[in-house]
Amino acid sequence: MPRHPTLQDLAKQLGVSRTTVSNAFNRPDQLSEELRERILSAARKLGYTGPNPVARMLRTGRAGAVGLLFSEPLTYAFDDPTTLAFLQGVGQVCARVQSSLLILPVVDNANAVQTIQQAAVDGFIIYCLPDDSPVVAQVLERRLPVVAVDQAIQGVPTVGIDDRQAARLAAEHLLALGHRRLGVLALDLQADDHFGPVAKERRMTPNYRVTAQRLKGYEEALGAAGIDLHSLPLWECPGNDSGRALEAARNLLDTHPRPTGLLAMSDRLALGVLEAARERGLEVPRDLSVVGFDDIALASQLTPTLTTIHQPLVEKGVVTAELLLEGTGEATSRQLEVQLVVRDSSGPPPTEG
Amino acid sequence: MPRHPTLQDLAKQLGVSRTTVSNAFNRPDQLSEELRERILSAARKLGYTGPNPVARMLRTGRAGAVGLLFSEPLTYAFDDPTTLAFLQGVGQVCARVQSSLLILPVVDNANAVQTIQQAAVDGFIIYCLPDDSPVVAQVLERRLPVVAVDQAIQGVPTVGIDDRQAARLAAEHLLALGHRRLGVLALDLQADDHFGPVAKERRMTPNYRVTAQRLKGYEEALGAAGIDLHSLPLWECPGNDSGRALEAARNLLDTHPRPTGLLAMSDRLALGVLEAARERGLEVPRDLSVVGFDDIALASQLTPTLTTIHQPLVEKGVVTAELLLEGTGEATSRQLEVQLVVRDSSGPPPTEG
DNA sequence: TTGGATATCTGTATCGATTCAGTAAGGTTT
DNA sequence: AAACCTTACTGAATCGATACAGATATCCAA
Repeated sequence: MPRHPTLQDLAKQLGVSRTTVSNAFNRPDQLSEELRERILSAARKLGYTGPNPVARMLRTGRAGAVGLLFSEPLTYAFDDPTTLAFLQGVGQVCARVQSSLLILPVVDNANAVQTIQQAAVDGFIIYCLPDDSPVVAQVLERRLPVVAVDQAIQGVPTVGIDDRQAARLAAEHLLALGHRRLGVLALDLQADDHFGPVAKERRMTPNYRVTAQRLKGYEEALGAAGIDLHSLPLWECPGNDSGRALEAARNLLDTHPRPTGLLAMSDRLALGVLEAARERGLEVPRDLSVVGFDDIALASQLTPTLTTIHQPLVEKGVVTAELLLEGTGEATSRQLEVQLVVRDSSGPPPTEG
Repeated sequence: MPRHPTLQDLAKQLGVSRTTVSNAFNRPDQLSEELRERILSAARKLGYTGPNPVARMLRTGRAGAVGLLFSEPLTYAFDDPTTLAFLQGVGQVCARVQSSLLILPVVDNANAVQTIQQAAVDGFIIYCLPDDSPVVAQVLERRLPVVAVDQAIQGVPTVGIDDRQAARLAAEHLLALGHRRLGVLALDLQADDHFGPVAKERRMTPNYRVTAQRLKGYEEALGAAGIDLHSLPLWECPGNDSGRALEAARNLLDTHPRPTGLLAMSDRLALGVLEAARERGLEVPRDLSVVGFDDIALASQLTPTLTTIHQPLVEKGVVTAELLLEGTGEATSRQLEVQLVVRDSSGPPPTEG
C-alpha cells in the first residue's frame, strides 16, 4: 500500500512551493483563483486528502479538542440525564469554536496515566471524579488548562452550584410542611460502589464533594428543626441508578415508623422512590412526600410531577466549556444559581392515625 | 509565560541524547535504571510533562483515537439506550488498545467538512447517518479505515443485523396470535424530523436503511397473511423519542376501529405506547398487544415486560471497534444474530365485542 | 588473545505541515 | 521618473518527537 501523498508531493508535481499549496487550502485570498483551482484539482487527482491534521496540530499548537474525564465506564457515565444535559452545553460551545470532544474513560488508574498523557487536547474537563483520585494529579501534570465541575481542586477553576445551600432548601421545604420522620437517599460517598445503609463513620468521610455538601445542607436544615441527621436512615445508591434507588426505597419504606418524607440527592433516585411507593400502595404526596435534586426534564412529566431543586445543567456545560476554551488568561470559578421547584410530589405529612 | 520544555531541552540539560530521553519514557529496558531515574527526576524538576502526544502521533503515525460520527446533536445521540449500549462495546475495545473516542457531532453539513478533515483519528465509525449524507463522502475522502453500523455503504464494511428478517419475526408473532388490525410506529424515514402519519409516497423513499428494511420485514409478514402494510396506520417518530411515541400512540389508539396490536420499531417507542395505553385505560396485553425492537435493559423490567426483538447491542459495539482497530487488512461485514423475545406485552387479540 | 555477544548510549533523518521574512512583477501616486 | 503599494509566490526554519543504523565499552568463551 503506497502511503498517502503529502503537501510536498503535490507541490513538487505542480512545480509550486509547499507554502502555496498550504495556502490553497487554508488562505484562499493569498493566491490567484486560477492557481488555487489548479492545485485543488491536482489534489483530487493525486488522492491528496487535505493537510494532515496531526502535522497541523504540531505546527499550530492547537489540538482542536477538549478532553472529558469520567471515572465511570462509558455507559454509566452517559446513561444519566444530568451528564447528558451537561454534555449538550459543552457540545454547543465546542461546535462554535470548531473543537471536538475527546472522551477519556478512566476505568482503572493504571492505564489512566497513559491515556491522559497521550491525549491530544487543548484542555481538560474534570467531571465527577473522587476528590482524591490520582487521575486529577495526572491531569494537572499535563499543565494544560483545566476546569473542574462540581468539584474543588486546588488552583483549578470550578463550575458548580452551592450544593449545601441547595440541599438545605430541599430539607427545609419538607420540614416547613410539617414532616419530622425523614429518610435520605444519597449519591456516592466514596468510590467503592457501596450500596446500602451508611454507617456513621462512613458519613463522616465522604470523598465526593457534592455528596458531602448536600449532606451538610440537609444536616443544617434538620439541625435548625432540632433533628439530628444521623438519627435518620440514610441509604447510599452509587452510580445515580434508579434501579438501585428502587431497592433502597423499598427498604426505607419498610421501616417502622415509616418515614413521611424522603430526600433524594438526585431526580433519578427520586424516580426509584416513586416506583417503590407505587409498589407499596402509597399515594404521593398523601402518604409520602418526595423531593429530588437536579430538575431533569422528566421531573415535570412524571405522575406525580416531582418537587426538586432546579440547577441549570446545560448552562453548566456552556460555562465550563467557555471557561476552558475562551478563557482570557486566568479563569475564575463560577457558581450557578439554584431554585426550589415545588410540584406535586410533596405535601403535608399524613395526620397520625 | 515560558513555553513547555521539550525533550530536547531536557536532553541538553542532562548532556545526553534526545533518543535516550525518549527511551527513558518509552522503553525503560533500553537504558540503565540509574540514568533513567536521573532523567525522570530532572524532568520533574524542569516541569517536563512527558513526550508531546501530537509530536509522537506525527512521528508514529498513530492517533490513538477513533472518530465516531453522529448526525444528531450530542444530547439526542446519547440520550438513547441503544446508542449507549453500543458505545459501551466500543469503549471496551478502545480501552484495550489504548485508544480514546473522539465524538464528532455533525450538526450542519457545512462545518462537518472542517470537523472531519481536522479529526486526528485512526479510523471512523459511521453511526446512524442518512444513506445519502454528504458526510459519508467526506469521511471516505480521508481514506482512513471506516466501519459503518446498520448501514450499507459501497466499499465499507458494515456491522449490523438482518433488520428485515427481524422485523418480520415481530410482525409474524402478532399475526400468529390472531391479530389483524395492526398499527406501526416507525423510526426516521428521512432526515427532516417529520413527526406524524406517513403518506404513501414517503413510505416508498426512506433514506435510512434500518427503517426501510424493517418496513419491508413488516410488509412481508403482513403480505403473507393477506394484509397490505400500506392499508395500516403508520406513524413516524423521529429521534427515537418516547415522548413523541406517546403522542403518536394516542393518535393510533383513538382511531376506529382501534388496532389490537402495535408494532414499534424500537423499545423506546414501545414505552410511549405502553404509557398511552395506560392513559386510555387499556390493559396490556388483554386489550392491546405491543412488540418493541432492540431489547434494551428496561424492556424486561417494565410492567408489563416487553415482547421485543433482541439484538446484541454491546456486541455490536465490540465487533465494530474490533473490525476498525484490529482489522487485519481487509475488514469484512458482520451480521449479528437477533431473536424474538416473547414477554408479557403480547397476547391474543380481544374477542370482538 | 581474539572474536563475538550484550548492554548502553549517540546522531541523523524524518514525520507533514505552518510561519514568516523576503522577492519579483506590475500598478499607482506625485 | 522616482517612490511606494499590492499581488502572488518562494524558501528556510520550525513544531517535538521517534526510528534506525551505528558507536563504545564490557564481558565471556574458545
